[in-house]
Amino acid sequence: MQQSPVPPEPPIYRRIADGLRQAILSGDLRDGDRLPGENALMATHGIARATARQALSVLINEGLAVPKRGSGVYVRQFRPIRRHGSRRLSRDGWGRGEAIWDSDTRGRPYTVDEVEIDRETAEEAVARVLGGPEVWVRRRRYSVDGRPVQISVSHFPAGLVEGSAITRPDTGAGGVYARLGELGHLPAHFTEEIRARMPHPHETVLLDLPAGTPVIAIARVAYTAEGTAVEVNEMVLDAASYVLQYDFDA
Amino acid sequence: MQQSPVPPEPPIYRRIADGLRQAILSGDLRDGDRLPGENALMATHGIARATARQALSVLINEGLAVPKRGSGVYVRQFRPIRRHGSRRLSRDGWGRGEAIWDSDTRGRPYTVDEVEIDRETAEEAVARVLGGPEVWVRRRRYSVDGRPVQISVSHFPAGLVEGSAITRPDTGAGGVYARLGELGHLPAHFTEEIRARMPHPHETVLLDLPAGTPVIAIARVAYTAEGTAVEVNEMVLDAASYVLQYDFDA
DNA sequence: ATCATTGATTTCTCTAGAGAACTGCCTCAC
DNA sequence: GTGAGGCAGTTCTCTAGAGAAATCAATGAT
Repeated sequence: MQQSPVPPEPPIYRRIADGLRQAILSGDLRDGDRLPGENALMATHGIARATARQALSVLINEGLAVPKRGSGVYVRQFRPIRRHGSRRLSRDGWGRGEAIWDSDTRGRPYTVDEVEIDRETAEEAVARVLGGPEVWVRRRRYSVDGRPVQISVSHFPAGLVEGSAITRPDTGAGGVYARLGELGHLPAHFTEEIRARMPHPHETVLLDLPAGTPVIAIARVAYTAEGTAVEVNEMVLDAASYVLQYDFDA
Repeated sequence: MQQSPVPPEPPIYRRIADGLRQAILSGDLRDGDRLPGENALMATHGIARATARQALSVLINEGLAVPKRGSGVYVRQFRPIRRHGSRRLSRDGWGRGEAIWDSDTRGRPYTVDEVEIDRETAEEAVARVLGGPEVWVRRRRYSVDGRPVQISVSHFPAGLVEGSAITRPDTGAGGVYARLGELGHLPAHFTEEIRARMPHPHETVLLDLPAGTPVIAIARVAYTAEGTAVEVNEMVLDAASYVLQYDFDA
């Protein structure tokens, strides 16, 4: 027999988490504020340490809070960078238009570290697109305000770029696209595939990600006007640091 | 005095999680396979239940595994849908081109439930873009293979669509865009802003998301050829179910 | 055949306690 | 002043145990 549909109370740790989330979303607790720690929750709610931790871990895994060992748990800050897809690469569009989401539009300066260039055998999917497994690979990491925000792994068909500046750390003015143009392979079309997922452990290290932060993975393929694929660029972005924008016509 | 830089061993729970992750990524454990549960880990590693749970929770929060209460913990399945941005809405592009990431290209049929239409006062950001707070709102949920994959909340300027089929559940052939065209406001330009983040609790319920699944949030604004914003559509997608694709020219 | 019940298995929630590791602050010696 | 050292507070890791709640398969009654 069905009992009356009693809404079953959520467990303690969840009720506590809900309360704290409310405080964050309503603005009672703001960016960088410290929230009550394990000891405080144990005392005020009369619960065991493990239960208090469980409540906090909910918020941490939701990306709303960041723990600092030996110090406390703090409200996560969110101040994303805007990355333009089609507009950035296109010959300026029709568009201005107001944005829905907040972001730092003033171009913040970014630095590149960890440049690494190698000749490698590409994995299957990349080899298929580029028409062969022999590639030059450029690995880079971008940081803004001293914080890493993006990893980029760029593949070029080895036969196409052999000997050019693309195989050297300094690509010269205009970057790799200018060099590709000089080689007669100027990119004309782009395809970007976008996914979001939780980071792999090695990405967590490279991007210095706190728990509860997803990453955005972008696979960009550059084609010449003739339709030859000349670059496959796999990027991994700290999702908390980015808003992507694409503009296009009907 | 600095000791020799001993690489400090990771804690037990992390070593166990690393081992299981390895088994998943290497393919020893495949889609839908059951992984060793709490009791198995306790026995084989001689650890307490809480520690075993902690190891499993790492994989769950990484989105690699899904717990089924009363049954076990299973390897997460990933069979995404491909959503085309610019190509889908544009008058067919130049492009074919191989994809980097796997996905179900054959268009799987989707169903729409939970249609809800209301006249409301929009929040600040939406009102700013649409030029006023009075809007008609269409809320929908899309499912594929019986599983919810997307929530969509679409806003139209009230004055523009008042009395049209857009304010009724059935919009007729061609959908809302055809109706907007008849009203003399055919969308010509689109802007999509994309973010990824962990879901809010209410999204977790609506999309039936297991822990460790981020969502992709898309804010799309449709403009007429004259540059008037006629629709703001805020979508929330199960990140495990989608690969987004954008094609554009240099 | 179909439906209800039972029981084993499994994950989920929580208690109580303890030591390790790290942070930030204060004090004291120089 | 400046640096070293110590100390309190905090998160992190782990143990041991217990009952609740859901799943799944097998059994038994109709």
